[in-house]
Amino acid sequence: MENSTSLVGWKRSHHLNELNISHNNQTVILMGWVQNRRDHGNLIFIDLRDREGQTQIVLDPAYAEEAHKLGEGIRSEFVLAAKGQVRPRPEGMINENLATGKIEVLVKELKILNACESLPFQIQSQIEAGETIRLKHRYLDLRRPSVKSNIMTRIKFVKAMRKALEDQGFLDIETPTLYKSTPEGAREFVVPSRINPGDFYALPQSPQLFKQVLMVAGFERYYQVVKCFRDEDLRADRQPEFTQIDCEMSWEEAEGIMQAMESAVSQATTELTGKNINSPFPKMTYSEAMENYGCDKPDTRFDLHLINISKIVASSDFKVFSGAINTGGIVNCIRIPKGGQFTRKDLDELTEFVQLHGAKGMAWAKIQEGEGADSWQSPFSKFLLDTVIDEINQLSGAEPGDLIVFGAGSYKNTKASLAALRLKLGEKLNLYDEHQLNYLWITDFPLMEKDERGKMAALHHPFTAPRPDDIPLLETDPEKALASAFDLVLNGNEVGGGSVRIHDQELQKKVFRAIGLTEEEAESKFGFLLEALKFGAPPHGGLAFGLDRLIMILTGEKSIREVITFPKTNKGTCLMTNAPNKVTGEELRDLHIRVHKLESE
RNA sequence: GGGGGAGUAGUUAAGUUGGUUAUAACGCCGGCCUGUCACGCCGGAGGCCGCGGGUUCAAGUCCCGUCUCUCCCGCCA
Repeated sequence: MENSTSLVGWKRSHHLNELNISHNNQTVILMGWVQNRRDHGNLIFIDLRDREGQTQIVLDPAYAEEAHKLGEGIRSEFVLAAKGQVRPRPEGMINENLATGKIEVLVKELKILNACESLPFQIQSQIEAGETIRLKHRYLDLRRPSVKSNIMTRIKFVKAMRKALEDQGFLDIETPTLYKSTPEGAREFVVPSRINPGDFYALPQSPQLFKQVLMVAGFERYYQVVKCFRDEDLRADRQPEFTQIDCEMSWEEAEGIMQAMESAVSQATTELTGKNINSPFPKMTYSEAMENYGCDKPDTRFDLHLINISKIVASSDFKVFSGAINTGGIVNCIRIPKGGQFTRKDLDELTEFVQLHGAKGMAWAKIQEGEGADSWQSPFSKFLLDTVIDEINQLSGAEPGDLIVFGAGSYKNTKASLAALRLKLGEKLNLYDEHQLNYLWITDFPLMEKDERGKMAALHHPFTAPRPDDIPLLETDPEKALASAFDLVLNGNEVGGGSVRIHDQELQKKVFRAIGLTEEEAESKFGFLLEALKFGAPPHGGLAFGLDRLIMILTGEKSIREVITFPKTNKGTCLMTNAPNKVTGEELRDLHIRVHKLESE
């Protein structure tokens, strides 16, 4: 038998998850990788794996001598084609863990289509190699069933989303990737223009303005599964290029947009997980979320609310509290049921943790039987009146055995640190079901906020419409104006952001003015939008889903790198291709670019 | 830009107070084995202890620097 590595006339008949007892006696041709080889001296068993599954093939020298001879040289991840006959496994030899475990294929003819060197790591779900080596050999990593299944989940979800959106009349329309630089918000990736010396394109942070223009163009409903780019530092849930399912629709107010989006994402989630999810999704206003959870993306799978006690302790003798309030800050606390058992070490750890998130410290009180100061075992109970302590106990619902922790300071730091603490406690105390999926809408965001330099900036983006009632505030008290904006939150992660857009040119100009853009700046950055709005722009709005994060949560992964085929490292490099890299002087000359010599060179 | 963790065989890890030839599992190589399925049994090879410097009679271990991976803060309209 000639053992060519090409297929010459061989055609695969089945995937490796397909065969069962009903195929008994059929002659089949299988192709795949060697997951495992068990050589019994005479009989050789090979687990052959393809993208769908695994099937055991048997090499028996008594049946096919040549195939068996070839089998002796076969190693892990060799690529094989096997022609043979399906037969039931002998009594007691059934593998219940395998879809094809009731049968095996007795090989008549075998082809080694390719060999494989000894592997840098084993192709098994349960063996976790380091990330460096995994990313360097991502093609091997992707062979591992666990990683492959994440990618398959992603494909399935996107397919379901496309169907749900197209059923609602959304059209898949492409927008440019070479876009215009509009420095505002996230740092952009820029691309030099060879034909226009000194000019640059930017890669889009989102196709926001193009999709709005598509509404002006009359497409009415648009969607796109689209790459977006932000040149910011990476995180477990942030990559410099990421994918959005980007949607925009005309003739709808906030409610209609949310309904359409919720319907799509709940359908897709249900189809993917087979679980009944909590649609209609609950809604919570931004201010409620901040008040009770300290952040705009609360994980509602567990309680542990933040409790505002600013008023109660404003005039107390405890300087940490009264001082915070006198300087315009707040005092919040969290009641931790059964938290009284925390040791000094636990409390120190929690204190250190809140300090990482901007808090100055963490006050605490263990609750015991009694009233007033007697009910608290706490380093600072002596500074508080009995009535104050009773009031805090009552407001928080604290019972003996509980712990109350306190944060005091600026609004921002206190909320942020207690929000982080809340999440940590939720995890530490096992307060929620990991597999639960809690979608939640956050609504009524502020339209704009002051940044650290006191400059007004759009919270969402500057094309977000204010709530109609709040338009007059733009000129008097813009910080108070609320936006027709809404975020979709899943288990404490922002997985979508949307809004009604401004379709009125004058209103758009007003908003640009309110965030401090001069007419000239507005014109040079967004002139084309203002222009388009003059020509019959319909009311419209939309939302973009963060696909990577959604899939991360739906697969239960801790990092979006696990659901992206070729992710970048924390330094934005690709370990497989070694991007980014230097370009030649000639290329730079063509692009009219000179690179400063770095000191290290 | 800042803080934490990690880097030892192909891989994952152990390595005590600084002290003989740096361990183990899996993988790899060779041999045996007709019913295994993470097969089994016997044998073997495999090390720039990330890199550079320092302290010391002696460094995987201590100190300084540096690189890479990772988590977080800042940043992410």
